[in-house]
Amino acid sequence: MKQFTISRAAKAANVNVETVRFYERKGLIQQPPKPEGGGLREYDDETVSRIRFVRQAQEIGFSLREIAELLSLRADPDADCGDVCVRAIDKRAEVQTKLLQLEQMRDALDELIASCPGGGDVKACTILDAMQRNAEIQKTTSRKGQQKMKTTILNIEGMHCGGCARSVEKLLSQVAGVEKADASFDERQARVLHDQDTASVARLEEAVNKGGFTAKAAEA
Amino acid sequence: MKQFTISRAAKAANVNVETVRFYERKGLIQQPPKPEGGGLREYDDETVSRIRFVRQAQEIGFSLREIAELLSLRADPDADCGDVCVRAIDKRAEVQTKLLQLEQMRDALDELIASCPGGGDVKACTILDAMQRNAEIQKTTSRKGQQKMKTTILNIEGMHCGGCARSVEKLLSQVAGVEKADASFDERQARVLHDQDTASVARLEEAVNKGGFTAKAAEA
DNA sequence: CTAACCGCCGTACCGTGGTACGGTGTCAAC
DNA sequence: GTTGACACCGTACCACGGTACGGCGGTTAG
Repeated sequence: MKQFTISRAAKAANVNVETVRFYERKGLIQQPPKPEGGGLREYDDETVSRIRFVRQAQEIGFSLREIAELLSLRADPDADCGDVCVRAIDKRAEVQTKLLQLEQMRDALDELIASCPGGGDVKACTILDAMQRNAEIQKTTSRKGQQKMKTTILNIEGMHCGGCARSVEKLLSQVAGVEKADASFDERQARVLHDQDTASVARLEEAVNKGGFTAKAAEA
Repeated sequence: MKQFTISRAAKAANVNVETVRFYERKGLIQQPPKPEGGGLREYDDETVSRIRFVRQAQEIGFSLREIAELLSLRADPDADCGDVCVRAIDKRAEVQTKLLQLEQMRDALDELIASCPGGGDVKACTILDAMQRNAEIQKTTSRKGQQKMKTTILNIEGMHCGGCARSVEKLLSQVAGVEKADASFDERQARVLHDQDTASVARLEEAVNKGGFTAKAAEA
């Protein structure tokens, strides 16, 4: 555990000293107590990591309030599963949405770059054109699948409460191609309406398993 | 081309009327001229798309200034290749960085979620722990590869100027596992120092091709 | 001993991205 | 032809995320 003064901690995290104090006031980091017998406060490297995390999370579009929420998520065994876990899953869904949007933008930029130096076809001329084209492509490819909607019942192990059931629903509804997901804690089951092409049963199971539960498709 | 009044346009883009005017002042969208003979300004659906794009780009962490830059990128054949194209590639690199950070965060959240309801192993307790663990995993897996660094020469078609060469360098240096990339417009070649495990020659070629050029590894 | 430097703290100020509001103008239906 | 509803425009105000600054104190090197 390395120790820093505030200015060294700020330098290590590549921010202004004032910013460190500002984060303290906002509760994003804790102000270390003054050592007994007087002297300077001692900052440890975990605090530095927290500051770095704050900056990184800001970069990708989170507000300080949201970052505080992210930082407060802790998987203590004694913390309430139906709370922390659900919040973590919510955040994950947000992150996933951002990821998709970013990917879309990257692809749009790629198309723009590709059509830059007189690339034979006319193609996209602006990023808006590119994104529109992408949207159309996504539409047509999804249409290709002819909507093979189906309801699958999954047996779920590892649910502890109704909150867990809601977690499972969230996990499932995040999977692309899932229209509707209902989970029942009492029955230890989830009912999922999904497109078989985009959301295979294996994908559903995987998503649930990633959330710390165990899913198996019920035999028909 | 549907026409809207400002309030209908705002509603269509899901923003406040004042916000539309604000974007006009900032130059993010153009204020349509008043029709001759008086009457109300008419907003078209392209403007609505622009507004939607602005909101989406904000979501993922771009400032209005940056969004203005994104919107001003246009792949006109008569625009300067060495300018627009390079800027587009810069933006792409930014987007890619954000993507990686978001992925890291998603993985960290996944780990957190997985360790939530008494998942046997101790694992990560906070998102910071999770990200640290991820970082370590990445380190060890990259160490596993024993740094198979190698220089590959690519023959590049489609470069029009020195700016294009710089574009190619940028494209290559974005690929994970690339240490160094030099492109020469005169020689129609690029020299790439890369880790064969993470950055295969195929990946290098693909990256360059995505940028609208054609790359083939030179025979040794 | 004292100058320089940092820590500490409060308050003031700043740029960004809007939102609110008040006054005037214009259209459209009753 | 009056009454809404909206357009138009300028200005004021707001929250967020900092940054700057001034004054006090403690330590440390010369």
